[in-house]
Amino acid sequence: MGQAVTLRQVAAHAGVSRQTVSNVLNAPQRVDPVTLRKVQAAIEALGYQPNRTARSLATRQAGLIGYCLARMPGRSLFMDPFLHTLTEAIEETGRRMLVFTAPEGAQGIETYADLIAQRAVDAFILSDTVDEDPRHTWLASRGVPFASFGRTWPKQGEQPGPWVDVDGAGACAELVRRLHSAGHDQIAFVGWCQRVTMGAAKDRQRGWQDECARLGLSEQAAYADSDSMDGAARAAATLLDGPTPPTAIVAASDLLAVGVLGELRRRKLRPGHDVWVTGFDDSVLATSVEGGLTSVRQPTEEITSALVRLLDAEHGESGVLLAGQIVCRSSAPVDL
Amino acid sequence: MGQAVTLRQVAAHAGVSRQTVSNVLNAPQRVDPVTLRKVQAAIEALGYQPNRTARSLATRQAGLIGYCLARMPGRSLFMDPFLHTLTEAIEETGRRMLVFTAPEGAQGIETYADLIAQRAVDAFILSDTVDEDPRHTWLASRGVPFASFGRTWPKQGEQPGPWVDVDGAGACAELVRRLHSAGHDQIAFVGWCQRVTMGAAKDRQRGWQDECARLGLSEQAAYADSDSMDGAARAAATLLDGPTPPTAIVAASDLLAVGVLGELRRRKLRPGHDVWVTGFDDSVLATSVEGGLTSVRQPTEEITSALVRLLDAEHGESGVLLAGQIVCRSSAPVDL
DNA sequence: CTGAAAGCGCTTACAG
DNA sequence: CTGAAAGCGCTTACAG
Repeated sequence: MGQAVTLRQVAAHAGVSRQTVSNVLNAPQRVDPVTLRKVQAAIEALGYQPNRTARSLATRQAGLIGYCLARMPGRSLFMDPFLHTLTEAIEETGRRMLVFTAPEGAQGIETYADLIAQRAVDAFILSDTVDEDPRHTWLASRGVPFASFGRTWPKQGEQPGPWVDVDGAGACAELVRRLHSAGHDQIAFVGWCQRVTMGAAKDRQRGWQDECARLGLSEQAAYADSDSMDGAARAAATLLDGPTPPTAIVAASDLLAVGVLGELRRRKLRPGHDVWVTGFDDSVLATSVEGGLTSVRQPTEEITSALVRLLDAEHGESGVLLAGQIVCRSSAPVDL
Repeated sequence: MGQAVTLRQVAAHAGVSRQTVSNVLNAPQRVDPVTLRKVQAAIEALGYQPNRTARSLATRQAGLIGYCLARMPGRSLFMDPFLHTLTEAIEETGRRMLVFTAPEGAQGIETYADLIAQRAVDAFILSDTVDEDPRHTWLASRGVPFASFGRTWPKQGEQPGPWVDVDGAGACAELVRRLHSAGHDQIAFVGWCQRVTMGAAKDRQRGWQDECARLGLSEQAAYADSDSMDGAARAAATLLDGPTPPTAIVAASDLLAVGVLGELRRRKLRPGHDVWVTGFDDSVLATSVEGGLTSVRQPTEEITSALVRLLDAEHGESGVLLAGQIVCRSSAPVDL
């Protein structure tokens, strides 16, 4: 891999001390312009890049942000692009992303603790947040910097630390309002199986439910027995076979919505005509199905930039709630 | 975040020198059992964990493997779980994963170069390999350790470095054989749009094509104009509207296959009866569609463990070709 | 088996 | 503005 150029060699090449080279790198404003150019020329000539490890040891900053990869195949379509965007946002601040795996739940805390104890990361970005997530309270109690995508919905008290979230409840309520305006009064919900403790799951359902209640509509919900299209199709079948079949179905994710669409097709019901269907995430699936799936876009760029901002904020902002954007397609033409 | 315990404190606590503590950590066999226990007790009592940065500086090993995140939304369903499994495999060797983003193509090389120059990573895992991938040749020429998921298909010469791949050609050929045995003689292919330079794309198509040629079958292929279900549906429509409509369609991915299924349904053609359809990846989509999609499972665990093995191999093994496993479901009951 | 010494490649006050 | 000194927290030959 070749021998790396060190700061010492740059100093020798430029005929200055090592500290001056360091200053050129870290505090160029306080070095004489002539010296500056001379050193920069040496850096250029030798192709010098500072050794990050040595810098980290001296500054006591790993320059790395930890992010735990969850195992949720059904969320891949959203999480994979999210991770890409998040990584870019972190890189823009001159740091890098360390990804790791951990056991689910409270056991996983140990992995976070180790990473901090070893000084392998400076802070964490949390996602796949669950209700009363133990990670948040633990990290907050130790003073470990972090920012969470997703709220923890504590039974009492406030969110334990900085968070960014998309207003799933608000978006689903808006969908209900628009569907109602379009003449629907049987607006059902298809959600994840009850094992899913993801905070966003309940949030989305609550938005649908509260708005139905406010409008005096019936509240029928069914749950996919697995996080799959097929599970959603069965849930939709249950609803459609009921005494008051829905004319619109709000699904908690695109994958579930596509499952619902499949069930409609099987019954020769036309999406966007006989039954309107909406999804969530605006993933590749939403543009993939025939005519397109009306969905809620999560503003990934805004989410990730807010996360990075909160990571560095000194007790300023503590929570950022972003609106989901309803993207209309033919499965539910609610833009009319 | 609290002050970290250092090796120095452990030494003081145990009443030994710092080097002895270091030996307990890195070469326990050559320290007296009594001393060993004494030091271990001190480590335990203080909850000591070595500072990774300091260790890295001393050993000249970052302990980090670099992995570039590609932006390919259509591949999320496969890549997201793959990354999780890969990360676990890396962690089992005591190292961690650093993920990063880079421009596509030759421009991206600079990012790899920087990472190495800064000693931020020790090696790379490459994926999303394209034909004649410039990364491989560059890394190999610099002696940077890496292992590639996917071959680069050089026009001449050998693979530039250690690789692991799934035999896409072999799996597709096997699909054709089985479809032919089941009585099909119009076996078409639906592939990605031609912009996709992913090596695996051509590999899969070649397997289908060569086997069709060998069996004396016609070779009709159509391409999704975008990496989406909808694009695949249009490709399938072209084939089905042709003079000799296929009775079986081999698709290059699950997403494309699901698009094909949609087109069949639109035409009231029954998958697995009127037209047989196969996918690739055995992703969540394959089990998600009604009746299930016959697909080719990529052995993720074997792939990642081979990658990690090759990373550390001293010019031993240089290539690992793994078979894809055909998973039969009702869209193409080729197990009969 | 154990410890004093040097060093990994930087940065950070602090003199000059 | 520039440089000599100390230090970040480890590991690695090398004496003893």
